[in-house]
Amino acid sequence: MRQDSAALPPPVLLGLLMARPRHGYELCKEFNRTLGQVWRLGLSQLYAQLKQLEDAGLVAAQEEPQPSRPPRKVYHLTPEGREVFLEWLQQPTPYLRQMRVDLMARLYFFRELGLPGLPELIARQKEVCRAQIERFERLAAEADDDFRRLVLEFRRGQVEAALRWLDRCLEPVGG
Amino acid sequence: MRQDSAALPPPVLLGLLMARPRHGYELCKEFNRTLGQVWRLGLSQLYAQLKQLEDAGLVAAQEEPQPSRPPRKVYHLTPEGREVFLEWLQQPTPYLRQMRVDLMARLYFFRELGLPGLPELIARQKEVCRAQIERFERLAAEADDDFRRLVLEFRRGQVEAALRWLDRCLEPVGG
DNA sequence: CGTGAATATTCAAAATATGAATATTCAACG
DNA sequence: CGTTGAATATTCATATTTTGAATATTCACG
Repeated sequence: MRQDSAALPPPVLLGLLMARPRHGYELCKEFNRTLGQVWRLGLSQLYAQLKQLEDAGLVAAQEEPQPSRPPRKVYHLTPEGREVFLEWLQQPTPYLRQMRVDLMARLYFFRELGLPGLPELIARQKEVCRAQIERFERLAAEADDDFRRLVLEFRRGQVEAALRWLDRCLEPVGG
Repeated sequence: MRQDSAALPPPVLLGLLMARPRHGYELCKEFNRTLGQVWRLGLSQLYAQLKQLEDAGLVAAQEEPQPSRPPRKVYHLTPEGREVFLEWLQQPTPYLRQMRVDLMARLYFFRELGLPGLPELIARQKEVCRAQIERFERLAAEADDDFRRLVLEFRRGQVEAALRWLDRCLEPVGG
């Protein structure tokens, strides 16, 4: 029975490598300390992701031999990895179900890495939300069946809540 | 790259078999027509689920030979299957991320099968939501870090929206 | 008579997730 | 001291899920 956690994470490992090169175990600790509240990633899963990223040429590893320990691989971003990450960071998430994970992760990196462009992303994300709300309303008006309307109303409510949250999250960080 | 759909569905196939026995393809059509808007289930995935349910003894199949076609398997609920389904139906969902799918499905079956007990389920679900909100507020008060607070506020907003929706969804169905 | 859609199911393969296995160091406990 | 358990670090085999292709028949359309 598979855990009901959010699907595979976005280029988050790339983001964690933006600050500096790290090896797998270190990434895991850092991840759990910060983004771990948003979703779970097992240690061996993390290594698997890392391998995929390496195959895709987005990260590269340097073996670091250690006296009397198995050598560890220190991963760093390739230029392409950096590009992919920065590109991902700017994109609003098109679906509600990804917001919990994707949007949170983006927000985290904007703050953590002190990158510019957060207000623009939020503005774009709000636009996406408004479009979704309109769409749900239109579909609800056309809907011939009660259940469909209920589903659409549920979703609209969720997106509206996200929109309100987006409005607040540009306010001064200290509260 | 895996599709970002909601995790594996709850005992929904059991629910579809409550009305009457059906074979796989028929279930798929019925599913897509109704609950298909809530999440996606591929045809071969559905057959896989069916197989699991059969192994678990919750459904049983009867081969129905057809002239000049491959025989089809008509599935029906076993008494245990029926029990499991009815038990599942009464339970509120403990996590926000399951609401989109689980709660919607339950609601659908309550209406579709004309079963009693919906107001009780909704009351219990609201209780769960209120408890979650309190928890988020408590954690946010304790939180030492901004990002954590933002995440918790996002979640609280989502649960509050769900709560408001639950309030409305007992109103007369016709609107 | 060929083409594509609908009916119906199975199977192999790819992608993901889980958990165990391996190996070393260090601190604490009695 | 010896050993037990936690922390460091990574790999691998297996289980589970998902996808897509393969198979086979009928029917409607032009």
